[in-house]
Amino acid sequence: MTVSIKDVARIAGVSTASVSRVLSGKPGVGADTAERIRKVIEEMDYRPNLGARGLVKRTTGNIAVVVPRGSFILNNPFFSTILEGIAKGIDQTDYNMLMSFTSLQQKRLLETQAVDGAILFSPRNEELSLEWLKSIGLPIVVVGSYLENSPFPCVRPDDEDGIRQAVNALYQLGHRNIGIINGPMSSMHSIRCLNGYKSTMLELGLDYSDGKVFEIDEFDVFKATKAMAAFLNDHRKITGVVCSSDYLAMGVMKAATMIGLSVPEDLSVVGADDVPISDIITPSLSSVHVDLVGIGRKATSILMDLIQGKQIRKRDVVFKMEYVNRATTDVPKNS
Amino acid sequence: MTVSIKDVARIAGVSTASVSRVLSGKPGVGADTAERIRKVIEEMDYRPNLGARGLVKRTTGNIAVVVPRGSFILNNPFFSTILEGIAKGIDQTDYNMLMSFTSLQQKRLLETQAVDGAILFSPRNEELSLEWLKSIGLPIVVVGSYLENSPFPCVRPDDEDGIRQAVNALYQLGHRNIGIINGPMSSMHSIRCLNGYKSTMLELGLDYSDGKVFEIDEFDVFKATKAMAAFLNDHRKITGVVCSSDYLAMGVMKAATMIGLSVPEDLSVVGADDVPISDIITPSLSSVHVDLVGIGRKATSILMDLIQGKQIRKRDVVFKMEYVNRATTDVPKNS
DNA sequence: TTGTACGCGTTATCAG
DNA sequence: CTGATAACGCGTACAA
Repeated sequence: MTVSIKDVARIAGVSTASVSRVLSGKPGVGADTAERIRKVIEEMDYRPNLGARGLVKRTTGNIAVVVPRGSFILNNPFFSTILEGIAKGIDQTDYNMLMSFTSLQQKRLLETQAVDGAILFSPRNEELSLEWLKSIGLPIVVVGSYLENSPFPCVRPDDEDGIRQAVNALYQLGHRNIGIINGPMSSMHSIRCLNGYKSTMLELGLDYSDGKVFEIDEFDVFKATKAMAAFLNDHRKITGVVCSSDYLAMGVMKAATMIGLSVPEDLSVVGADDVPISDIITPSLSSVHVDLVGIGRKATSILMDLIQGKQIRKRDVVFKMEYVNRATTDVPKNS
Repeated sequence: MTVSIKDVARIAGVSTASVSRVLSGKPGVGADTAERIRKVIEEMDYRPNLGARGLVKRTTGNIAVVVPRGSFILNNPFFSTILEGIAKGIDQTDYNMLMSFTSLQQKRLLETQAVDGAILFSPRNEELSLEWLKSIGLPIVVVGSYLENSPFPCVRPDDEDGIRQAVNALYQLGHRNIGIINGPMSSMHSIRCLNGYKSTMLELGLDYSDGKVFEIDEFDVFKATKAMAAFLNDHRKITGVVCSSDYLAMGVMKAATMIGLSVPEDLSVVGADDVPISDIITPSLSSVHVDLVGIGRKATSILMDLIQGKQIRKRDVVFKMEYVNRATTDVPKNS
């Protein structure tokens, strides 16, 4: 049904070699015959089969984007914003983006020579171990999350410093009882956030205890609000909280209103990453900005370099964060 | 570098045919040889080349998801939630999701036999005309948006009825000056929303004029807030607005606070689609719910049927909407 | 039960 | 400048 290069060659009265030549714009074909071939291609509406081409050229023209499995990841603005950056990066190239969502499918995707490279969000799961990833010998860039001595380049926010800035901002507003709402400790991001929080609290001479840190079990803000509300209710002394993500911060705002706390009057909230929507919601969310789109773009461009065999100078790229004060932060009530 | 079926055959001392047979689990190979082959496959860590397989089987194992070009689409919760549904649908299959973001790349993706089918969000642009889409003879399902006599099955919300319910809800609260915040008229969705709005206003015997409808030029909520604020400021009589999407509604909430209007005291706001985040924000957004995830799943399953050559009974699937009252709606101030 | 050989659509190498 | 033809990795009639 679909017209192949042979058909074109036959109709044009030439060999497939010549057709292939004009297709790839290579020299070695007469101007007149080239023109004739071009006309036949046009008339027959011939399009090369990318799969067949890939077979001989040993490239596929698409890169894998591996996001952690789990529901509603795509809805998480942290991911979707970085994804936007990746998309923008891919726009500049001739690559397509290939995604799969169960880890089994992701494994298959990476090992069946279906992609020329991969961008990983979080290489932390059973099927996709670092060992295994290294063994398949695919150009890989990790994005968004920190990895201990990763064999792959990482592009990520300076999350630890981000939390530091958040705590400091709250401190300067007068807060002394500062809590942290953190993601599950299975992720390095959460661990680093906790570290940044602890050390900053210590530096400031502030008291912190386990009573001030709340860790959601699974990364589902919607399910976590009730637990957060209970936590906030049990720790009324806390006047301000820093969160390891804007997404979590929005859950906290919800939780606060659930127990009759108003933001920022009764509770100051600071997010992290400064996702686009944070500026839209009311009250607009104070956060620690980082160029998430830039992170996605950078990851893509590094991957392109990797695919083209270039050597990467700086293996890791860390994007700096910067506190932006909006409407969810204020001086504590009784000050 | 990568091990092929030939290598396996050679090491196992059999023909490639036998290897292929055990690979596809087909009969006609002795239990002992099969076992030996399996062992060699395991030892050599052989993985079939999907591209080569696709060449002979004339399938690629991946489907295209075509989203409208334009920035920050992935961040739009309407899209990302449907995308979640598509992802969940794909989970059940052996397909991968292939995306590209510029319309030129999308065109190339669809015509180079790189996918077995496609899910389109909005087939409204220069390069991807309905004519052209039909001509490439690919199984296609349209999702999220209505299409006039579309040659492809559509899965979409009953947006017109949704707006109707929104207007009615506002009416029953006592609102008489009801406005609409709409997307660009280039999309059928906006047109249908406006229709639903107009007809309902008429049925209710309410006055509507162009002064009550605001249409954003481009679908970028972030840029549109200022214009919306100006509009709301010029039409202070309006006590309630319906929006063609939750995303827009959030922009309206922002715009309202910008000009000192508080929601819902001074202005009631109703969104559309009831995106997950709408329940999280404060005040939580009254909206017209529709199962966006279900829409994505349904689109995927229809596409699978199409790919398998099944005949589709109902060409179009319309998901019903249902008003859900939250915190952005109240009785109008002076009533 | 097993192997041979051809074809899938394309590119690349070599002759002419 | 042009055309056979051999790969690329795999599936599958067909023959043995």
